[in-house]
Amino acid sequence: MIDYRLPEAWPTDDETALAVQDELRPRVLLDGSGPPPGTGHVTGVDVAYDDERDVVAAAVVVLDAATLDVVEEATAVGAVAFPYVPGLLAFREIPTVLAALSRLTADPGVVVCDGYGVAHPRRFGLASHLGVLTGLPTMGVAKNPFTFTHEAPAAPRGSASPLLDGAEEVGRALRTREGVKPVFVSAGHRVTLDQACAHTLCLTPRYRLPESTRRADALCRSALRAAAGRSPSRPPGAAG
DNA sequence: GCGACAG
DNA sequence: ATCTTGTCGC
Repeated sequence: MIDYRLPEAWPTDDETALAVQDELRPRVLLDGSGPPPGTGHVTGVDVAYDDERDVVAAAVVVLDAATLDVVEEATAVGAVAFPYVPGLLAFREIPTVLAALSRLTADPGVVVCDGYGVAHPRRFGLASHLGVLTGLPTMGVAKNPFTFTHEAPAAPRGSASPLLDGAEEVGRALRTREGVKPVFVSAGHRVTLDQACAHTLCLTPRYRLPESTRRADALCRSALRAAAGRSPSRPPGAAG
C-alpha cells in the first residue's frame, strides 16, 4: 500500500497552477514502460461533485486487465479544492483521487483517467499530472475533443483518426463501438499513444466508454450520495 | 473584444 | 460535472 501524497503547496489560483504545470511537464515520460495492454491490472478513476455543498467524491476501481473483473475498489471524499477551469482540471480532481488511490492494496497497473493526458494546451493534462505525481503509468480517455480538431474515424470499431492541435497529433479519436461517437485517447505518463489506444480497445468489449471508467463513475456517484446527498426530494422538515 | 473550452 | 421525462432499441 502506497501513500500517494499531495504536494505541500497545492495551487489556489490560476496563475500558480499554470506555473506548476510548466514546472512538472518536463517530467512526463512517454517511453511505454507501463504494462502491455491486456495484462496485469487496469485502474479506472473518476470524480463526482456537489459544488452546492462543496463536496467531491473520487473512486478508483482496479480491474484484471484480461478478464475485466473487479479486483479492488476504493473511494475518498473531500472538499472541492479548485474551480473548474478548462486546462486546469487536474487541480480540481487530483487531491481526492490521490486519497482514494492511497487506500488501495493492489497494484493499480495502468491508470485510466476521465479526461486528457498530453492532449492539453500545455501538454500536461489530468492524466499526465497524476502520472508524474504518482510515478504510475497513466492515460486519458475523454468523451469530448476539447479544443482539438479531428476527422471522423471510419465506422468500424477500432478505426481511429488523429486528434490535432494544429499539425501536431496530440491524441486520437478512437471508435470503440461501430457507428457510435468515438472517444478521445491520449497518453498520460509511461504509456505511448498506440498503447493507450490498445488499452482502450481492451476495455471496451461492449460499451463506448472503458469498463474502468464506467465502474469508477458509478462508484464515485454513490459515494457522493452517501456523503452529501440525503434524499434530494425530501420535503423541508421531514425526518432524515 | 468575443466565443470555445476535458470534467 | 450537474439539472432532468420520456423514448427508442436490444
